[in-house]
Amino acid sequence: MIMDYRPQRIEEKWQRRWAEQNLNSLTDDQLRTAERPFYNLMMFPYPSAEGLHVGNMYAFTGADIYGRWQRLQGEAVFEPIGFDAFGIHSENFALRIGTHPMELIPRNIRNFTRQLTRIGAMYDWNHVVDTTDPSYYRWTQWLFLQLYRAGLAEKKEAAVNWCPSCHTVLANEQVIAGACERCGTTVEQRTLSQWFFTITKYAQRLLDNLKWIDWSETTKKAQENWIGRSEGAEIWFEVDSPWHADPGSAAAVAVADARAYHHGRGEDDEYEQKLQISVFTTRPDTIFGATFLVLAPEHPVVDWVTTDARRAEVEAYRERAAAMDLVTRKKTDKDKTGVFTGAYAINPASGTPVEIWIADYVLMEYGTGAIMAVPGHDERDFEFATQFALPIVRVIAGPGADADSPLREAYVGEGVLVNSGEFDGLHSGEAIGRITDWLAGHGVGDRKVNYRLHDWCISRQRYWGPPIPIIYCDACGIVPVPEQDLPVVLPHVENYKPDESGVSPLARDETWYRVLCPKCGRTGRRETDVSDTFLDSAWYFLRYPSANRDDVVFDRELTRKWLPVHMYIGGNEHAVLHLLYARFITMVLKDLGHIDFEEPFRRFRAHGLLIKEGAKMSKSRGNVVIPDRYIEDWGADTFRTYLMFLGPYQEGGDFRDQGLQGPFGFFSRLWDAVVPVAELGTAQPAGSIEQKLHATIAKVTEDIAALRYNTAIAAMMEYLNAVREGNRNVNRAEVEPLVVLVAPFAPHIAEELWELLGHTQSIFAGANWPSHDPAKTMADTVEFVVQVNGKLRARMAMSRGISQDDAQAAALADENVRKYIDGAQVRKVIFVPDRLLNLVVG
RNA sequence: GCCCGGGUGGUGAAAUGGCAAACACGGCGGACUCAAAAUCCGCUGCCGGCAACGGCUUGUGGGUUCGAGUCCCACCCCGGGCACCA
Repeated sequence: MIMDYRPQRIEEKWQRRWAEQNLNSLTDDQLRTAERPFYNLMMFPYPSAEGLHVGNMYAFTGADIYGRWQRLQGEAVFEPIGFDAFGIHSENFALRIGTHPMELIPRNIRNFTRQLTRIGAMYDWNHVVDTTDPSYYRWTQWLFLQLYRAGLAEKKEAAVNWCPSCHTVLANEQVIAGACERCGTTVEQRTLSQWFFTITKYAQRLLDNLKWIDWSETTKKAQENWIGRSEGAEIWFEVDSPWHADPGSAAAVAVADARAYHHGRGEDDEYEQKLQISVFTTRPDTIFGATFLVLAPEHPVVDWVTTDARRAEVEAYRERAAAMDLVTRKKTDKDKTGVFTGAYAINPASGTPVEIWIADYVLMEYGTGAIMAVPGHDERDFEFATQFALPIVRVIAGPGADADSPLREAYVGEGVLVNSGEFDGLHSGEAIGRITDWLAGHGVGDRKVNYRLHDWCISRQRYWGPPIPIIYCDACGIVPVPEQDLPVVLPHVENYKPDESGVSPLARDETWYRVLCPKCGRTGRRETDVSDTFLDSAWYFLRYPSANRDDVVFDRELTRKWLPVHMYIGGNEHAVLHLLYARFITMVLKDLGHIDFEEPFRRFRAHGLLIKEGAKMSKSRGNVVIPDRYIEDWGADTFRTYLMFLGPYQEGGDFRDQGLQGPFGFFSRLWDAVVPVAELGTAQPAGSIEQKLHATIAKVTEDIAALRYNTAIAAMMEYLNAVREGNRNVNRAEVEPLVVLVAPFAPHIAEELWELLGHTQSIFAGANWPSHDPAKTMADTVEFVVQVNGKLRARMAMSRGISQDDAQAAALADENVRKYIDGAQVRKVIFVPDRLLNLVVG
């Protein structure tokens, strides 16, 4: 009588043994001396109070299988885990339940640690990272100082996204369709002084490297779109109306400092000075159709050009736009609004005067904050021109159209230039370059590339984050905290609730922020904002190997050995946030000489999303899958394997409670097949079993490499079914390789069976991934298909490698085939060796 | 609107241009059982037929090919991301 498969008992036993014998961890010494290092990284979780989510577990299991597989192939696998525990999410939760985050987070981390152990992942508990630990965020602050010194951290007055519910500023990346990513509240505009990392300086490099890094295509595409490179031209329109600016006025300073909105400003006589308005366009070929200009309401030049008659209306419009929240402002389906400034500019190509308008559909943050409107060939401009009865001119003739064809809507396609002076007849594609050259030759334009990417605002007016290591001194200005004074420890502030003031709760603790200036020794004041959580997670992978080092941010030698990360697996929800910032920080560290690579992750693979019985999982629907319960009922091996079996890993899938039965039954049958070890014969696999074994090893190996876990599991099931068929005696050599194949998916049962098979070492230390002989993966006889005119008419067993003549003879001898040929002429024969014969008749 | 995915049995899903539906769930029938659960065996895309077998079938419509779920063109639907980005 054999014992039933009892996963809970086995799993407890092996989890204890792994921990006691440190089987999953590397010592610092092993890290230093490993010969075949493999850094297997997964996205570290935010330790929520709700506990480990099934989405976390899906991600971790897929990554763990890959790591365990690498280890069975002889790699020294480093698979660390940590906690991304700072941030608004934790803080808001702490506020809600009334527990201080300094109490709450360690509790959550303990709970997560328990759960992460229970799922059977191969985590290295010797190298754990916790972003809220001063020994970690000390280096986050160090990182800020490196960027500051390199001129990549700037303090800017900026209109920012303000979440009125969280009372904080959000990065553009954290604004989802105009709402706060965390709480869903509509985001407003506010102007605050903030720290920015100038990631835009790296836009082109971040884009260029996408061409060669080995990442999921979907993720690369998302980054490419986010960076949003546009090639076009900058064109200067001269203002043709009286204009004025007090050279000392705020507007004049803003314009002079910001960028080249104007050229050739004269000394004093304002009417003889030249004022030019710069616009960005991707369609310089349409310049003859630019019948008006539109400036963003915030554009500083508006102050200079607006006529007295129009000033009241313009100001009213600007005030309305400034008060409007960003969602409404950026709604594409609302009616176009705008007002005429009373001023005119000259179209530099046609020489025609054009009206200068302001409208909120032009955004200050993109391009130059001003556009040349070409209503004939741009949908938004067309709508605006129609609304305000502005002239619409056709300058591109598409197929079947000519210079006089009426435009009922904007024609945005390619075509031949018309109404464009000397450029008439040119194809629009060619005209882009020719007209840009012409404009450049006349000093009124130039080639220009724009990016949608914005600088990264890292300031947060909140409590739960690393304080930004800056001191403000009345005498010295901005003074970075000296590196030897790090960390700037986050004080325990009792009332950490944010308020309307827009100032961090740290500003309430005067004993904390009142410090002496490190430069001059006089009284200074600490920066009271903390940094964005995304900064914590932008470099954690660099810290893991050096997690136990207090003296350096990362050990140079260890970093060279283990990085870039060999395999990174995670969710695509981080395609443009975390993953872009991590690349940026890595590039900066390379440029500053701290590391010698500029891309942090050799390979990145995005896993898919889990849904539950056809619906998205959500707390409100009450269909969230809690791993603990399932693990308790079925065991971690079954749960892990089911998660991987329910669909292609990189596409996600549908979680159904009933589905767990499949993998559970598989393991039960595997158990029953292997446990009666005394009865196992010693004969080597032969015949169809041998062939099936080799094919299975090949299939499972290929599938794991490609993250096709679902079909790998199916192949193992098929093999076990074949071994069990006919109630025959099972031989050890038939099942021992299967136990190894199963190990990455179901490590506990694999360990137990491996031990029952007489091995004394852990399967992950003692076993080799089975190899296969390609020649043995194929059977001697093949099932051969005979078609007549492409329709299946017979299947016949034939020996491998049969010649076309022999196959054809056999086919023609078949009664059913003969019936369909029916004496007709065989005109053509298609022969696919060992597969198919198609007889074309008639 | 743009950029990614995806659309195949009752369900989750397989399928280098070459046997559509592997593997699994569920269902049905049987064995074991006093009975039930568990387990084991068989059947299970749809239509016709006692059967051999035949016809139909991968969102829709065209096309390429000896042969298309797979390639090409047009379109519809679902999921995700971006979006007055000039």
